[in-house]
Amino acid sequence: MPNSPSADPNAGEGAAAPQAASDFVRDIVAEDNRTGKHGGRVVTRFPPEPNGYLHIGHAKSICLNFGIAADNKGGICHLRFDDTNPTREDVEYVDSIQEDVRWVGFDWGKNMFYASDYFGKLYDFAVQLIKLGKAYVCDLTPDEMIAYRGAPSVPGKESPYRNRSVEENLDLFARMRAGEFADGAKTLRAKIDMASPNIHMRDPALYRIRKVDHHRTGSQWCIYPMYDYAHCLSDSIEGITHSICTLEFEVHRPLYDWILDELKTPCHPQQIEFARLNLSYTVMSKRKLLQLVEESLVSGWDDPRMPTIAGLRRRGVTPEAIRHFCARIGVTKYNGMTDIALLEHSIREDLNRRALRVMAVLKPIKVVLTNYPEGKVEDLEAVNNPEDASAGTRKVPFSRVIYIERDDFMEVPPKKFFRLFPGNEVRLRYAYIIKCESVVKDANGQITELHCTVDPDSKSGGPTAGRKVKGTIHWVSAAHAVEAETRLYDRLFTVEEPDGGKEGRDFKSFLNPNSLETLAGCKLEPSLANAAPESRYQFERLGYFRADPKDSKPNKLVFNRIVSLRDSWAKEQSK
RNA sequence: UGCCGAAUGGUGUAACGGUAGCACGACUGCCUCUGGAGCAGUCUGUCAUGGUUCGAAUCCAUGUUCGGCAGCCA
Repeated sequence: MPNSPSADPNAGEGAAAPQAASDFVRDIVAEDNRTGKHGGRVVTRFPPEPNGYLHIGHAKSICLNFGIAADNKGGICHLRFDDTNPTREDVEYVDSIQEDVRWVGFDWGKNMFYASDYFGKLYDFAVQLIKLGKAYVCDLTPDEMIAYRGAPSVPGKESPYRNRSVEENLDLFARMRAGEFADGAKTLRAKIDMASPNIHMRDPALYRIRKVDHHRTGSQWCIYPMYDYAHCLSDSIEGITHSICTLEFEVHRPLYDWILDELKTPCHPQQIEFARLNLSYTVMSKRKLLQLVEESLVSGWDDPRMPTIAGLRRRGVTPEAIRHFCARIGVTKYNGMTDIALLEHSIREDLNRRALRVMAVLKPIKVVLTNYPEGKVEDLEAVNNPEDASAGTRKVPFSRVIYIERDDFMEVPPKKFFRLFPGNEVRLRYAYIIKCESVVKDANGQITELHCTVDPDSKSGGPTAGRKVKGTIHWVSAAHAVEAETRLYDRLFTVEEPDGGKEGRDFKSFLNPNSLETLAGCKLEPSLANAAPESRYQFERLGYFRADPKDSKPNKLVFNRIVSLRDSWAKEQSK
């Protein structure tokens, strides 16, 4: 089923993508359908350059392009690799891009292409352009070309090579292709208008010489087409109707149209520009993400703190959450800054509905229940998901010695602290109400354990269980606990706009030193012993977690925190 | 100071000449064996100044602010 969002069966994902509300791009497509502008066809494309991993901003584009194809009858969306610059592209990236697009939930069917598939046709079009007197071979050096180009408010100068004859241009271009000239020695340029107020129309370069192998065409070519030239023609060759790209290409549109108007091409797609996604507390440019990877500031492209699709996936974010997020942020021409809280909300919303609840103590403190019989073990019934009755229940072992969260006890409690403190009672989730009788400390005054008593009549589900206490805390039976490492992730940067050029500071100086907190010796309830990475859990009162797909092993569990739970106590404390 | 584009609450968006709405967020309260979830409510907005009109976020004019463009990158 091409172009329809599909669930990942292995991950147990449900629910199709939300129907995105309309937006100005969809309005244009609908209007074109109404007037029959493209014969009623809708063909879009997602055209990444394979020079880096996809990120959440690409997800916006993927959802837009594949989404528009999906909500129009017979609509198609192509995946096309814009691989016209072999010096920075790599197959590693073409593989990861396919995996990521598929994972986000879309299928291009048979429609996967490469701009490099069209190198032959593109060359022929260039010859055609030369014959029309609309392109010429130029010998200016890069520096000279910059000088001749002028400035935004200063018209450029015409190249001395601009008026070469068609024959000479044909000959030179053929020899460029044949490898007779050195890298950078010559370019093929469009002959448009050096005085144009639009710099992109000042005889832009169409082809450059690069004697390097291409990841697909090998050594077949030593000249490679530029983006502006290759993109519009690739769109036309593929019969694209709507070529959707980001705002910075708006000024390129006249060139896009010029090339298609001058040449005899199969069709003339319409370029439409929308605002790329900016997310607070992160960076989104491939260059900067590459830098983080190369300088080992993160563990790789799939570091769970990265805004890459691979990073989000490894962290445990679901494709549904990403699609919902993309549907919610909308599509406009306004270049804004989306609050990362909106992404976090989409993640929580999805996981709340589906994640199994379990109990896990991340920072344990031992509690001895002094009036509970030694050696006694009770299997207590716990609800797997209060949002989904069909998830059923499970048994959790309870015994005399348990662990509770260090944060759930305070020797000297502040106001509104509803948890455990000397003399106070709390409910142990699914178990008994306990009372803190005494605090045991070591020689250094560090708390080593708590002595508590249980109220035997307060057992969950029991006859007198109805007694209310203010707080309920989670716990894990010491004798039954499974050990694990957990990794708590936080925002990668400390400021909303790390790349905002604030005081000329480098974005890396805003890295959050606490974006990863690794906790060893966490105590999990035994049902987690065989947790598969596909399963996502809510560690009750803490957040959503999943076993790390790379590092977690049956004998050495490692859990990633996907996102924390909303925490109104933390909020209260920060007041 | 050239060209292109954009401005609606703290944030993201809707309203297509006719009641400025939704979501996130924040803040109350209710509920709760998760300080989660849920429920109820509150908060904050049309960049400015003119004009057209019975009526303007929407149309016009001027201005302001912000973003993009000077790779043989995409």
